[in-house]
Amino acid sequence: MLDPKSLRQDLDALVEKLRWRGYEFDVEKYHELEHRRKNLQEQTEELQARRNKISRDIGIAKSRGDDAGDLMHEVSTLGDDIKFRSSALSEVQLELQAMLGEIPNLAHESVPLGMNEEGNVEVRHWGMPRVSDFSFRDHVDLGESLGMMDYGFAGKIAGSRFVVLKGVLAGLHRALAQFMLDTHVREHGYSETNVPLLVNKGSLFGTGQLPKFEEDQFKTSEDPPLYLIPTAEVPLTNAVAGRIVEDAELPMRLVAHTACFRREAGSYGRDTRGMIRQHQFEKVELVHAVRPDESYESLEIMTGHAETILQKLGLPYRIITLCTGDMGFAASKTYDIEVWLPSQQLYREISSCSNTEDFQARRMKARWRNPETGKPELLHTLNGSGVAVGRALIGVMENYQNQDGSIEVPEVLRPYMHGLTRISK
RNA sequence: GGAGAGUUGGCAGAGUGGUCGAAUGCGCCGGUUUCGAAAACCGGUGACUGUAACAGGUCCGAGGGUUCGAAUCCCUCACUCUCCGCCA
Repeated sequence: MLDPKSLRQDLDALVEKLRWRGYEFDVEKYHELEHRRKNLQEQTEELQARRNKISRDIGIAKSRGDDAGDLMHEVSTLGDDIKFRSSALSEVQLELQAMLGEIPNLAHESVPLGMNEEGNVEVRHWGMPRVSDFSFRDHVDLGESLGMMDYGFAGKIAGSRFVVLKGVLAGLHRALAQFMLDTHVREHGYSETNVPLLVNKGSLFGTGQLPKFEEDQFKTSEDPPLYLIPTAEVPLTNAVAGRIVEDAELPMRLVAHTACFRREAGSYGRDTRGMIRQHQFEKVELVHAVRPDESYESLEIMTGHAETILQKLGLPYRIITLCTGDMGFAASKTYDIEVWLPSQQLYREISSCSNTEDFQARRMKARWRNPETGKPELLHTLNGSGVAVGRALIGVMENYQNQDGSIEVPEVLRPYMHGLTRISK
């Protein structure tokens, strides 16, 4: 959520910035609501002030034993008026809130302008795409011929966009998650956190998935109204919701390995083959809650933590800065990390690290006590994948494949696989 | 699922209709003291909104109601805890 004050100041500049985010702000509607809000608020507060004063006088008169009949008569006429105006006021305020809740975050000044993914800019890359004299097979081909990846099984019990992993390939998947979690906890100083996979509306509003992206979520039931998490960003970031965090607790760095659930409502034709885009996938998620002046430094650090995983796995990747038009709703700045997939001869997203500045913090009322002022101020939150487990599995399978369809186990994963060095039939 | 207790400021915890936005303690900030620190003592210290600054308004889990006036009374809901039942 944007600062309501920023709308009252330089609205034109704001509208222009939002346009670069692909969002058209309804200026007319806003002005109309804001005008009504102001009037109603002034009127309501003035009436309340009168009521409060007279009521206090009544109390004083009564405690002295004086007759308060006149005062009581005077104030009795105010009640209905106050009730009427204040309910009108809260209606307008709700409308304004709803409007505000649907506005995406503003981009940081360092973010390239662009309307779609073509505006994204590569920052750096690591590792050399492998060359070989045989043609690379994709993960589906490899997995199925090993007899360890079963889409028929998954389709039968659940439907499309699911997969069943079997045998040591399932073990490799588990090893990847373990390895990532261990690295972040032991080497990067994160607090391991095990969280609910079902969350309430408030949590999804806090991180920005609701109300705008309801159709992307799996809602489980009406009573209680719970949603499957689309990412552990939701439960982890909400750790600071409604809190005033002491300075000493910052920076807060949390990591969780969870399943994630997405409807993929708007992506019917895309990535239908294999486990690139699934309704359920696993991810190791990183979340930072930091002092506002440290958030951009934190974004670099977090991205570095995700990169470390790929470097240790020996997977070539590149990092791009998303342009204004390609960023997610809550982000001020996002780096995507893309892993090299030899079968497709291109880089595919495996991690996305974002600084949301105070956008989520304002939605969830997450503050810290600034020791310089002694006052509570909104803190900054960041989230990033460190990294997507399923896509890392694809990366390993494709990059470590041999001509005979077997797969080398990356060095760092062997301790998690009882020393296994190669996956073959 | 059944029975009971609770939800108040950063934290703990008083407050059961009228100068209560709220005692007290802890914490925090400032001062005295000290070579310095601790202890002790003194003073300050909720949030949001609003204003040039005052003023004003809102907030005692959430939402309704009663009343001239609600943290306090009534209703609904949410959450937490204890006991019983069931259960991985």
